[in-house]
Amino acid sequence: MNELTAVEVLSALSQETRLGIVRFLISRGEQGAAAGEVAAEVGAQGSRASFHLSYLEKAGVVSSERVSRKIIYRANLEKIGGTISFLLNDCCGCHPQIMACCVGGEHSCCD
Amino acid sequence: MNELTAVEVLSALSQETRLGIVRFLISRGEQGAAAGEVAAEVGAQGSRASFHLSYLEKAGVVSSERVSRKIIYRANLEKIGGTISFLLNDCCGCHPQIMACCVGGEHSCCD
DNA sequence: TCTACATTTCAATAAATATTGAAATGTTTG
DNA sequence: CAAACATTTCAATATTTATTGAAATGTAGA
Repeated sequence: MNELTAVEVLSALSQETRLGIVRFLISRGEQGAAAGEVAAEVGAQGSRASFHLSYLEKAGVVSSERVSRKIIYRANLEKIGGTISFLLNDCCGCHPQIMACCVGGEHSCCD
Repeated sequence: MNELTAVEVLSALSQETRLGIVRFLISRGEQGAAAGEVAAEVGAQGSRASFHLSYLEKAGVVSSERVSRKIIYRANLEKIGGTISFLLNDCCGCHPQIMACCVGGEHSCCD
């Protein structure tokens, strides 16, 4: 993961509707969700959801697979994890105060 | 940290020049850096750096303090850490594959 | 107070992003 | 093949973001 890729992913996540889509798809796990389901979940029109799903896919945050009439979208956990890793490591230099957020910090879920 | 705040921070980080500024300021620590130094570091004109520094400050990612003629900027580690924590916890539901990025994963710096 | 320094603000413009509804595309089933 | 279904693409438009150079603001020192 380089800085440019990270910027692309962060840009994809930095929009309310898209972050909502990603949260939903993560919750769905391997099963994923069809474009229409995603649209309904985030309360968006089909074309709008499609636009945001394309944006996310272009950034590698989600992947898609046609299954008969539907197109199933899934979150790309590796890409998302890789980006968080980039933020923690390359970008923030493993700064203790920032690392604290993931291990043993007030907001941690690692313990 | 709520979703809207997270989106604001992610948006601030999702731009090459701004991410460069944040990396530089994190490396500077408590000492921080003057606006002019920041501009020189990222190879930007004064007004351009000023624009991006304002954007970052509005999102709470950096703070500023006037010291005589200079204005010293510092990274707000709590905000950055809080946002990463949000991604790991609230957003990604502590998903093991994503958590792996920070503890014991291939890209980890926690070990 | 005049001048140099440090930074921001402003105006103009370009480019990217977001939204809507309609039309087009691809898929399945009767 | 025709009709229904699922999604995308397109056109039009609004908004936000990014960049540049010039002018304005604030601060310190001769």
